[in-house]
Amino acid sequence: MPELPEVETIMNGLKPQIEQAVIQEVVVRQHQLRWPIPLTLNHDLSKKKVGFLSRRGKYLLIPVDTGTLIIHLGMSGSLRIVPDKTPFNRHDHVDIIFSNNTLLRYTDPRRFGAVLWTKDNAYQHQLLKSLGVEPLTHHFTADYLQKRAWGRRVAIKSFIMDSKIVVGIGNIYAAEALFMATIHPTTPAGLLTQTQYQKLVTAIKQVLTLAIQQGGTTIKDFVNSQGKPGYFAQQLLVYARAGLPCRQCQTTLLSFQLSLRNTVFCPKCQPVFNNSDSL
DNA sequence: CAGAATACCTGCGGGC
DNA sequence: TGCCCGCAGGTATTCT
Repeated sequence: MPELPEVETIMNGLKPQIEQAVIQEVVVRQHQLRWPIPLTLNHDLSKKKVGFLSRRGKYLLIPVDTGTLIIHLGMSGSLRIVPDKTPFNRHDHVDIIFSNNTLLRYTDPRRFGAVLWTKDNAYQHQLLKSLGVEPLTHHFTADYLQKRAWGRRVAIKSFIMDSKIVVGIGNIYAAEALFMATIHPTTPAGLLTQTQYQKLVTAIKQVLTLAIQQGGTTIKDFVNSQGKPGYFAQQLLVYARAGLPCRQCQTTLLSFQLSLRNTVFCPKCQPVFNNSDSL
């Protein structure tokens, strides 16, 4: 799915289109996503003016004065502005129609995403309240990661993909950041040195920032709010490159399953960290 | 408690 | 050509 840079890209594209716009009607054709879409959505949102969009992790928040629409794109979701009265296809589950004739369409073939409504502070919502720090803020530091990792044997790749620790990092950017920081993906989180955590934090901030600048990563089907792909895929160092030469040292990149996720790394640039007696 | 497995759903590519 | 299998960018929940 869209990871943090992709959600950020979509949000930035939507801002000028729907902020301050008034919702006329919400049409839901398929309620069964990861959680059911509330039946009251049209009633809750009709005639309401959209405020300032924000993002928390991979959740997009669309506020109106009586509550907030919370959208997650799962693995295959997209959110696009399409011409008014565009015919809908099989996986076009939700249309939000604005009084200025803007049509915002939510599409999600795999239906792993979510469209939820809360009248309360969205940040206190069950799905958001336990989320970890935002990686692009000053709260995300080597010191923070190292403290949270103390005594833990979980693989560092799984650790940085854990949204209770830090949000927004999925399989693509986890692999990229670990390569940039020259850290082997299975290194127990509690064993990384302060220096390694410093390199990792720097790499994560760098790769996410770069990906946002490139409009996100399109491997297969990611498109922004205007239906255009992102360009970061061209700069991927390891993700989707198993069997190809490392861009740094030409060694053949390897892949293996880690917690059921495909994991690519360079065996030379990311050597196994061998100090398992310390835990 | 930590860590691993499982569940949700559809589309696609590869192998036969 | 068509069928079956495995895999895909996520994450809450269930299990051991």
